[in-house]
Amino acid sequence: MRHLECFLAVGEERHFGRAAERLGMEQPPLSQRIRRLEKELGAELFDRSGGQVALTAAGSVLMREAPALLRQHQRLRTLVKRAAEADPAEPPRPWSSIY
Amino acid sequence: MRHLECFLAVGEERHFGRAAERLGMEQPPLSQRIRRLEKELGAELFDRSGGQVALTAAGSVLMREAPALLRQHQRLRTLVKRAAEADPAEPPRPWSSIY
DNA sequence: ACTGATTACGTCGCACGTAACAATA
DNA sequence: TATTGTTACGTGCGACGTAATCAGT
Repeated sequence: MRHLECFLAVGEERHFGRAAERLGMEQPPLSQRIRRLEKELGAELFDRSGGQVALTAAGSVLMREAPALLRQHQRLRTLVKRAAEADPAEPPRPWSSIY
Repeated sequence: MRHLECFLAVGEERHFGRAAERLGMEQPPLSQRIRRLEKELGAELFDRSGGQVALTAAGSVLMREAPALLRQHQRLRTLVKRAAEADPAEPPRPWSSIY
């Protein structure tokens, strides 16, 4: 999930340096994350040749589809948090059902 | 993401042992994962008191919402994989644009 | 006492930052 | 040579399995 945010930053900036700054991290970890994501997905996402950071076909698909997944993820977090606040799990009160 | 699969297994089985077996792992790591997930979400998901594994309100919400997220995640992986296979990133051929 | 969940502990892999390197303009 | 991306390396946290412990029936 974090990988996707990093990927989106790079895909939008088309620049590892600016993306890393935007994400509050350094370039090397970012580069590694992207590589891992590519390996995990089994697909090259960026074409780094030619001094350019260009999207591959797979990268374009991911750029188009990733935001929806991130939004849904955020939505889920919000719903769960809300439910937990509305019905806070009662702290253990072993006596409550007796008295 | 993996956390959600673990959570769903426990939520469906309502039993850490069977869930762990289904997931191909041991109970202790599973228990830890669930605890981490709960801490990360800031919400109790299960009520382990009474020798029962019962869903809390937040847990119920997650049981209802998680499958959609997992499906979308799987869909994304499929789309990316397909795009990568349809347009395999060309291996570096520095001479191709010359000859 | 037995079944089931958690905590304790050692190990491995991932993620980060800093530093050194390679490649492109 | 300056800029940009990657590899190298050491450190810390997360995840796993095995073993020991706690809780409920």
